[in-house]
Amino acid sequence: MTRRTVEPVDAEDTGTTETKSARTHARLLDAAAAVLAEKGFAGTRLSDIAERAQVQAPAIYYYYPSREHLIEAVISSGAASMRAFLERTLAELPDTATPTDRIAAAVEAHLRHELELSDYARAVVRNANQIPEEFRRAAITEIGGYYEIWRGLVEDLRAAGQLRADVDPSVGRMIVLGSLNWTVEWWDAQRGPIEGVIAVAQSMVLHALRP
Amino acid sequence: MTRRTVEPVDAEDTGTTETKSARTHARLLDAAAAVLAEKGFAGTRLSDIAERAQVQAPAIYYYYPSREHLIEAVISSGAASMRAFLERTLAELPDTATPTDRIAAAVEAHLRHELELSDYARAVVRNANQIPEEFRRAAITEIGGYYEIWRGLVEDLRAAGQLRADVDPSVGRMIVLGSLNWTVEWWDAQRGPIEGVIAVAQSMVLHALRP
Amino acid sequence: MTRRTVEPVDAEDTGTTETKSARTHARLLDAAAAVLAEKGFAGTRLSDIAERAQVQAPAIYYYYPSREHLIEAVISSGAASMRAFLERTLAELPDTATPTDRIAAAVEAHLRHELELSDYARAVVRNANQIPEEFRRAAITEIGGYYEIWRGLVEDLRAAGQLRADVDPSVGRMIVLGSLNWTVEWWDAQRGPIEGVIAVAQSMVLHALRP
Amino acid sequence: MTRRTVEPVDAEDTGTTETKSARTHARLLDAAAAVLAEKGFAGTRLSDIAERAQVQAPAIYYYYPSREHLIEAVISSGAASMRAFLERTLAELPDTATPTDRIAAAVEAHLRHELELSDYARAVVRNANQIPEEFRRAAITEIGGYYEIWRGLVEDLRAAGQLRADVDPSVGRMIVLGSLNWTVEWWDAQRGPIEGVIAVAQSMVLHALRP
DNA sequence: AATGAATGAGCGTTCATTCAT
DNA sequence: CATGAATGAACGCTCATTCAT
Repeated sequence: MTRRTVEPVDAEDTGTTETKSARTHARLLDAAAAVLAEKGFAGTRLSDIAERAQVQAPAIYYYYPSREHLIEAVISSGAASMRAFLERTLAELPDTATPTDRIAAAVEAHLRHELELSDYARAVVRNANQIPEEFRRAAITEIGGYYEIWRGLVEDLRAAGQLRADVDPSVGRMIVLGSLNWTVEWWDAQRGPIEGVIAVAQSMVLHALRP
Repeated sequence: MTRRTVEPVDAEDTGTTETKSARTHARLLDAAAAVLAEKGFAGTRLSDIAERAQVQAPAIYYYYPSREHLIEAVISSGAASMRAFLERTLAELPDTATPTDRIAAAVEAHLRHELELSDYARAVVRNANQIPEEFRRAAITEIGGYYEIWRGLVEDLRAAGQLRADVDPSVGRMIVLGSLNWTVEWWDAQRGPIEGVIAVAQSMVLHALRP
Repeated sequence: MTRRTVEPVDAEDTGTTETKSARTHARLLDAAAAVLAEKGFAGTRLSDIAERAQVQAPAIYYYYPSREHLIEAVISSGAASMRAFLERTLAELPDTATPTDRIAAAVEAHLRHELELSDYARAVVRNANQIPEEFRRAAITEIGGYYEIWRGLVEDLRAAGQLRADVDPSVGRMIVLGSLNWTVEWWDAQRGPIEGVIAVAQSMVLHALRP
Repeated sequence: MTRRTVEPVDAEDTGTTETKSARTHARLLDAAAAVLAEKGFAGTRLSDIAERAQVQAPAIYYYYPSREHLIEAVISSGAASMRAFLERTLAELPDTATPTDRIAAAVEAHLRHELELSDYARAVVRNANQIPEEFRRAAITEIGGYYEIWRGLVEDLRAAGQLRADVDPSVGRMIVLGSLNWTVEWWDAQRGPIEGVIAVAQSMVLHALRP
């Protein structure tokens, strides 16, 4: 019995060679992410997770020693996934990409991952400060890493003389991230294609930061 | 048994002429707002509220028929309070205030109210989508009204030819509000004076929206 | 809400002035003692206790913070009661009572209390080594005190030259107490009057110890 | 699937010719006896037994249809073992052995078996009355037989005019057995050599019974 | 011969709620 | 006006047991 360590976004390439155990485990983690994203930390019931994963609640204890461990695994996995997705996106940019290009790409990555791809990311974002300290132990490095990347993006912009003087880098970064994070609260597919939101967000973020 | 309809921000000037009942009622609602703002909807326990209000839990039932009604009252009151605060702020602006001035004032009002003044506003903002539909019945008008004011602010900007063409008014408004709402997740007084955040936010919001 | 500190043997003199709470509390503790005496530590279910006390199981939590605390209270109370009963019995003996007289009286006190009077004593005796260390914290002093009294009784016998030379005082004491403790496993009222057992036990104990 | 009928005390000389199944079976029964002796009936978990026997819990069901049957087998086996051990001990005594000699030998056999040799005996003794009636069905004959032997020993003493008149044979027997049984609750090897306890017990028992 | 995977029953506990006082 | 006392529903979790492999 191994814990699922690959981030769920990659889960698509797991073929039919998966064992039954691995499949149940994945269903469980996915279900937990979905419930956590929807109901929030305190509202997340094991019975809801179990129902969604199509097992009985005690089956969870075959894979995780407690509710706490399961939630921690979701947050951990979600945070790692967000960071990996952003890192990969940035890595794929050509060397000629400017700080501005990179921020635009980061905005798109953040929104796509959060809105389109992953309950895990939504679980992380929506429960950011709702979850007790001890549930985040394992995720703190990842979350810190994610914020660090953004810090770097803003710093690069500043170094290139492209950050407006009246924007404190730290506050500016949080305001940008806030506007992106909050999209989970209002955007849904019926509101139109995600590309529309991405384009507006990119434009607004860059105008907000640059001279 | 009367519901408390005056918004809690004003509650401070309630003198000593209030009855004991009214005072307990106020303590209860304030306590509920504080707990709701901190713990979130599902994490809010009547016992926590009661403790904070210095009564026994069943006393709540003298003022509200259920947990649901109490929470609804907080959200309602919080939403009304946010709207009233914003309306008053805008009303106090001179007639010569431009759409830009008005948006800057609205940003400041939003942040001050949410960060500095009111657990009620924080309760509304943080639990925005976490609370089941039926808990918001009474608040929906107020919340709708609040959003409507912002819609007007953005529309005025657009009418004045000051809204950039690539900013969809509706999406733009939500992105701005998201960046403001999210401040409750990261700002705290130790991070420096609120005026710093307000200034940066105003600048970023206006640059994001205007040509 | 006060914990019941008087030992249950004395409970008989509580008149009708008792509050309802005190009566429920007493029923609960009595029920816990009875179940513990009968089913043993691991076999003691809160639901059994509740049923016997004629309340619903969660009512227990109005009086005790956990199963552990309730059981601890029974053991504590039981141990204190045994000790008090023995001390009182010995104190009531005339000053002219010999060490032999005192041991005979102690044997009777032990048996009467354990067999006739108190589920609490039976709960203590039968669960002596079955209960985890931490459940006995509060009772350890009392239990230690009880054993200490017996140590004194045997020592007095020895000092009076009435302890046979081949009886190690410590082992001898445990063998005597074992024979008394074990009566809870086999004696019941249908086997005849308790006085019969007491007489035989006294005779055997004294012949076992004395020259 | 065969039940293990040989008493466990003899189990040590089972050679390597035993099948793997028989060895697992033996480990299981031994583990059950150990856990039962230590934790008591209600505290005995199949998972503890399995761990001690180094198998997974469901493996137990290959050998026993239920927890009940396993425990019953331990008790049965333990009772049979006690009886056999006592019978053998008595049979090995010379024909010239007096009733007194035989009781002394029985005391030693009881203590050695219980304290030194067998978790099975300790499981029987400590759970004597803790185990529901139906778990003892199979053991009742053996236990009855064991008590019967002791009845005979006391009766022989009486017939030889060596039982004090004020000792009821039945009560006397239970008091003696109680003092011996209870040793499992307090004696441990660190308290000194078992021979010390045996000597004191023999002396006390005989002085308690004889004129 | 034994395990991995999962379940159903039940336990200790929490919590919103009731009701007599 | 508020509490003390108690309850019913539900939750997290444990455990004996099942069953395909």
